[in-house]
Parts: sequence; C-alpha cells; structure tokens
Amino acid sequence: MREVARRANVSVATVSRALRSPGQVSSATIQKVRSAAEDLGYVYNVTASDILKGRSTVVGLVVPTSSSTLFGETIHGVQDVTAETGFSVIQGATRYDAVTEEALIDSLLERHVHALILTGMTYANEDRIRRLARDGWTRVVVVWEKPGSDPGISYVGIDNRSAAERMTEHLIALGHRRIGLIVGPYSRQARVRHRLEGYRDALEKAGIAFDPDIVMERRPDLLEGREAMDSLMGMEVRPTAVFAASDLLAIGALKAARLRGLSVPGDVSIAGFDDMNFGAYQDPPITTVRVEAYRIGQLAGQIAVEPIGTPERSYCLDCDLVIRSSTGPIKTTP
Amino acid sequence: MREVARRANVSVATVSRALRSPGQVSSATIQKVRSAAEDLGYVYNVTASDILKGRSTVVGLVVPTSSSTLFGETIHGVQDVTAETGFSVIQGATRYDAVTEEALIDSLLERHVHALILTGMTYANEDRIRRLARDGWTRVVVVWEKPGSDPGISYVGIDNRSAAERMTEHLIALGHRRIGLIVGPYSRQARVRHRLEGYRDALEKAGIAFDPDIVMERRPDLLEGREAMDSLMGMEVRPTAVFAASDLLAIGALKAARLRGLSVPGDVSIAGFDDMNFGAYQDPPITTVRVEAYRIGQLAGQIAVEPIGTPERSYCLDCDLVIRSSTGPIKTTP
DNA sequence: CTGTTAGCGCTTTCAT
DNA sequence: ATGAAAGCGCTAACAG
Repeated sequence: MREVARRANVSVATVSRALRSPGQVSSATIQKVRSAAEDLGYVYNVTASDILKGRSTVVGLVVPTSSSTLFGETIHGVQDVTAETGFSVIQGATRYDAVTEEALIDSLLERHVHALILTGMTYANEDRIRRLARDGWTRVVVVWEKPGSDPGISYVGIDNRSAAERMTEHLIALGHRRIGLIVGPYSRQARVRHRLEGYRDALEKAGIAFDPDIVMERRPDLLEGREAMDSLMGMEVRPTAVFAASDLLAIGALKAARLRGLSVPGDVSIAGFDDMNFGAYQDPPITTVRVEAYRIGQLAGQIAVEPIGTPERSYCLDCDLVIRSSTGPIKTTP
Repeated sequence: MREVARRANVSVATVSRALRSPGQVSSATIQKVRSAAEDLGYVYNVTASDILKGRSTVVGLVVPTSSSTLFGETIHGVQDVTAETGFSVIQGATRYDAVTEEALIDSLLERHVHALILTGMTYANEDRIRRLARDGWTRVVVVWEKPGSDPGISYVGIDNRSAAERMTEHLIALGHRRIGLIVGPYSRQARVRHRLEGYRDALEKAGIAFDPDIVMERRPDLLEGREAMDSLMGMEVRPTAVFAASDLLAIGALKAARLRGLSVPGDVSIAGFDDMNFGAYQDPPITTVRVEAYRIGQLAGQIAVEPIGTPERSYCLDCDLVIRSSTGPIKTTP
C-alpha cells in the first residue's frame, strides 16, 4: 500500500480511502490510485484491516465429516450467506472424534473467529463452548440439534427425537413389532441420543418392549450399516423392520439385505434418516426423514455473522417423513 | 496480551516469549504468565502474528461443490495435512460457475492466503491464476487434472484422458460399438474435456465413428444423469452401453434404465468414473474408475504449505478400472 | 478533499 | 532473563 501511495504521489491514507470508501476522494485521485495499484499488482489485505478494527470476518465451521452430501448442503448454506456479507469460512472436520474436535476448536479460536458453527458437538467439549459463549467471546451456533437453553448459544436444527418417534410409529403402523435400530454413537452426541429416545418413545406408546440386542451403535457410514444389518439379519428371531438413523446406514443395510437374498420391503422394511439425495436413487427408494440441510446452513450463517453481543436466536425446523418404497406392511406368515 | 502482562507484572514481550518460546524465559515467570493468561481467559491471536511476520498460515481451497463425497475426500486430505503444520483451510464452492469462482478467488486473495488449491479451474480464470503463480504471490496447486506446464503452478491429479480411454476400451472389448457418453460441461473444464478426448481416442482406435448425438453434456449430478440417460434410451437406435464420466451421473443413469424396465447390464451397460463410495452399493454395483481422492488432497496440502518460492511440483496418480457388474457383454440379438 | 499521527495485537531487535 | 521501542498493513480521528 505504501508502494501504491508513492507511485500515485499521495499518502497511504488516501490510498486506503480511494480503494475502500471512494465517496471521500476526488475521482481524479481515485483514478491515479487505481492505476497505480493495478500496475503494482496490489492486493488489499483484509486481515490487516480486521486486526486494526479489532474484529474478524471469518467464521469457523466444524462438521463431523466433509465428505457427506448432507453436511455438504449445510456447508453450502453457510457459505452462501457468509459470502454475501464478506465473511470467509474456515472449515474443519472432526471425524467424530472428540480430540480432533478440540484441536480444531482451539485453532479456530486462535484465529479469533467471529463465530463458531458447530455440527454435532460432542459432550467432551460442551463446557468449554458454553463458557466461551457466555463470555461473549465469539458467537456460537449449534447446528442439527433441537434448541437447548444456554446463554449465548444459538441453535438451528430439528427435533430429532420427535422425528425418530414418528418414523418408528410409521413402522409400527405397518404392523412391525420387532424393529431394529442402527444408530450413531449416542453416548457422545445429543443429536443421536435423541433419535434413540424417539425410537423408545414410540415403542413404549405401542406397548412394545425395548430390546437392546437389536440396537446397534455404529459410525454412520455405508460399511457399518451393512455390517450392522448383517448381524441383525443373522439373528434367530430377526427384526421385520430396521430403522437406520441415517441414510448412509440405510443404504448399507439395503446392500446387506440384498446380499442375503432378502427382499425389501417384502422380507424386511428399511427406513433411513436425513433424506440424502442418493436415497431416492436406490432400489427400492428409501423411506426417510426429510431434513432441510441447506436451510439449516443458511440460518446458521445468518446468525453467525450478526455482531457480537446480538442475543442468541434459535430455530427448530419441521421435518416430514418421506414414505418411499423401502418400507411396507409386515409379511403375514401363511 | 497487555492485560496479561499487567496482571503478571511483566512486559508484553515477556508474555509473548513465555507463551510462544518458553526456552528464553525463567520457569517462574512462565508460571506467572500462564496463570495470568488462564485467569483472564486470554486466547492467542494467530492473525496478528501473521500480519507482523508478513506471512499467512491459511490456505484457500476452491471446490466445485462441497456436497460431494468425492471432493469431500480431497478436502479431508488437504485438511489433515495442513492441520499438522498449523495451517487453516478457508474453503469455498464454485457450483461450477465461473463468476462465483472468480469472486471466491478474489476473497481468498484479499486474505493473502499462503496458497490456493484449485479444483476444476474454469478457463475463465486461468490467466489470472497463471499471473499470480508466476509472480510468486501465492502458491498455486491445481488439483484433479493432469500436470500441465505453467511456471509456479503445481498439479496433483490423474490422467483423465487415458482413464476415459481405457474405460471406453473396456466397453468396446465387451462388444459395444454404440456407446453413449454423459459428461460434464467440457467447454469450461479441462478435466472434463480430457475425458471426452479419451473417449474419442478409444473410438477412433476401434474404428468407430464419433456420433455427437449420443454425447450429453450435463452438470454432474444425479438428476441430470437420469435425464440424460432417459434421452439416450429414448432414441431410435439406442446405445448398448453408456459411459457416464462421473459416478453421480452413472447412478442417475441407472435409475433411468430401471424406470424404463431395462436390465443393467443385460439391456444396457453403464460405467461411471471416480469410484465414489456409493457406487459399490448400487444394484448392480457400478463399474468405474478408481481415483484416490484423499491421496490427491494430501499431496495438494503438502505442496500448498511449502514456503513461497519453493519450485512447483507435480504428481500424476495412476487410476485403475474397477470392473463391477454394471457392465457386461453386448446382448446378441437372437 | 488530503496529509499526519496514532495504534490494533503481536514479535523482534537491542539494551540492560 | 527481561524491558523498551520499532513496526507489520491497515484505518480513524483530527488538522489543514
């Protein structure tokens, strides 16, 4: 910038003004400055400006994994909104690991991010985040989970418990009473735990005993879904329906059923969660819970870029069941 | 930091040293400083340090879309490597749009990123990038494409042309002579154009005339694949095999075939590209080209974090055909 | 309209 | 081992 000033025969302050607030400068000077900048290949430095203004125009985004079409939509939502307002997004993946998550959050904080958007926060780091939020150090948005009540923490998510309950009810309504569940590691994530609770709620209402043997706790990916389903289908009294609390798990489960020569939904019904784009392209198309992932990202982004000190704000989005062909009535033994 | 200094009764310089280069400070002082920092909830500011040192510890990563399991793997690779070396990744998606890409690159440059990792650079922005790279302004890594020869630009990718040629040869070897192609927008992306060229190479070698009518140029997603396949299958003389230059397109195509009651590979063979994790979970599992997306990301990350001025370095990874069940011999009309 | 000056949070000489 | 002071690239307040 000093170089530019010298070349244009003006002070650095004028350069700054010419480039950033052209209203205060004569158009002749603006031209001079612009062309000097052009000649020198000058590129403005937002970072320096941030430092001086004691602010930050970066938001940190923490996701479990970057390679999911689902979180991907949320990421898009966040990026679109933040880009409009001149913010950049530093993104990192935890791989469902608390230690990685902590390291990630640390590095984000050291960059003094304006906001932290957290997907699937593990219990391990909750206290720390709460303290940060309470002190107004950064804005904190927790995403994908039903609103809680922590001062300074905003939530954008869905009611996982209710959605899981409704899907389980759907299966019960089809006549199923032995319903397997494949679910993420619920001991660590609220989101997942709530899905388990919803499942149990529905069973209880229908007077079906909860059987821990047919609940599989797995990392949400294709292979784990397949393996879990295989165990389930290998049981002496096997479930007639399986609720996979993620479409990834459901697609894996579908594969396992196919390999065992079981027809879906003839022999066993399979339901998923999330409505990932692939779900409708499976054979049969998968019954699932629609989640507006992009919208969640947008809202999270909007909240994130608000000035520090703006009160927390929470949204709980509705999510509908999408009944496709992977679930059907229980087979009546002839 | 000044606060910490005051509370610990030392100068800011000492605080800086105590926290960042403990070797130069007495352990008593370190303790004092540490506890003062703790009490005040002090968090180090990397950004300020970057400014002062005239460097940047951020790399910019540009991808076509964030919601792809494939680019997701590349992102993971980059993140894992950069995290180890204290870099953060600012990531943005172009959505296959040149204008968005340009805006994104601008914002990255204004943050004075240490390096720019570009996936699927469009022609529109090539000149600009080349100039940047030549001037040593940032490190530039172009990813997913076969190495070219531009001073200052590193490449990490695959030989798209050769891979596409081999897949087409595979189909030809199965007896197919009328082979449809569904491919991304090749007018704008080198990666995609090379796949088209590979396809043509193979046809030519086999003495098959190139027929532009059975080449569909589509955005790589499920729906477009489905629609393109539907057009192809609606033709009077329809192709007996279709090469979809992305697994996303292939899965969409599979759906279209299924809806038309065509058996795969009985009535029509379908091949994909990329080896996305979903491919093996389709029915039938999809024949495809394996691409080591994570490895590509790692290499790109390694090159990116090297000091400015380090010579460019390029890698062209091998990629094997993965023959699954979606391709088979041509049906001999009885 | 434009220049001068001070200073953001940090690190690095250079003294002490 | 510690402190004082200068300075990274930028902007805001104050003069002129």
